[in-house]
Amino acid sequence: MDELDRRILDILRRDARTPYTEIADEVGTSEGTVRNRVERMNEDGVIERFTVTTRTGNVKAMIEVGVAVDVETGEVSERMAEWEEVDFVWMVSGEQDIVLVVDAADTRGVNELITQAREQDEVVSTKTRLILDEHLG
Amino acid sequence: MDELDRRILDILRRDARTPYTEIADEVGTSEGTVRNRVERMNEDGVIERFTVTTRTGNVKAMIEVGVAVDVETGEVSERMAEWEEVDFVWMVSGEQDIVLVVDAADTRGVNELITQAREQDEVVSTKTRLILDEHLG
DNA sequence: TATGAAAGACTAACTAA
DNA sequence: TTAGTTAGTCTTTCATA
Repeated sequence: MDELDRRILDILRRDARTPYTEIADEVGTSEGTVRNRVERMNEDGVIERFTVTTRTGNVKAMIEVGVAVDVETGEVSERMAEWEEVDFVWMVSGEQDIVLVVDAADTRGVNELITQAREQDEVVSTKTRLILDEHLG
Repeated sequence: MDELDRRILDILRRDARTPYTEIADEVGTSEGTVRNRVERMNEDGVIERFTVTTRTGNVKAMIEVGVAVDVETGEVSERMAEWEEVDFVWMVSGEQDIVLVVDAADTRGVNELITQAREQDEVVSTKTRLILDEHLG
């Protein structure tokens, strides 16, 4: 992981379909070098996977969830990650313990997820924020 | 968005570099159809972007940023989205106005981002939470 | 790093619903 | 008129030197 790797990664993060030849031009090296480095990062697990991000639903929100003190958050959050319309589940430090990032079809969908969260035995509080707009880094 | 689109998306989510010909075989259609549909989903914004997920940084965090009342959050957040190590910038409802989701090499990296945020003229407060663990939905 | 073969993607003309 | 197919061409990737 040197500066060159990082620059290649930055380009791939913005568009993972950028041809090796174009990346090579941009960072000032050869196509082969770029290819070898991407392959190596892939094998080493630096690159987890090539994927697409989708915007299926239209209402995004963060649902912050507090759980009882005697509860294992890992188990609860794994369960929540399986719910439809949930993009990420994060275990976080701070007032709340778990944050769900959700992408629902409408506000009713968000509301159903909040309800679903509150119905869990382990959950003692929720706090929701709508995501009004998003910029990708 | 029909069943075929969804099946194509599922394959791309798992590996965005799967050739169109291979996707076509798997879903039982022609290469051209797959390509047309991916292009259409791309234009329609169903597919936001082709990207890589990395395991480089190991310290993820949410930096919640409050800005002055007379400030246009869109402009500030667009600027922040360009910063290194910033994955998403969300404009949100609630106490704070902007949330940065960051993926830094270490806690020092997170701290530098917090400092950078606080140095902006428009920023009046920040509040940071470390993301301790993550599950993908 | 340079080159050529192989694989994949793109163009455009065509067909069917 | 729109979605799908296919053949030919161009681009990218990959192995070899």
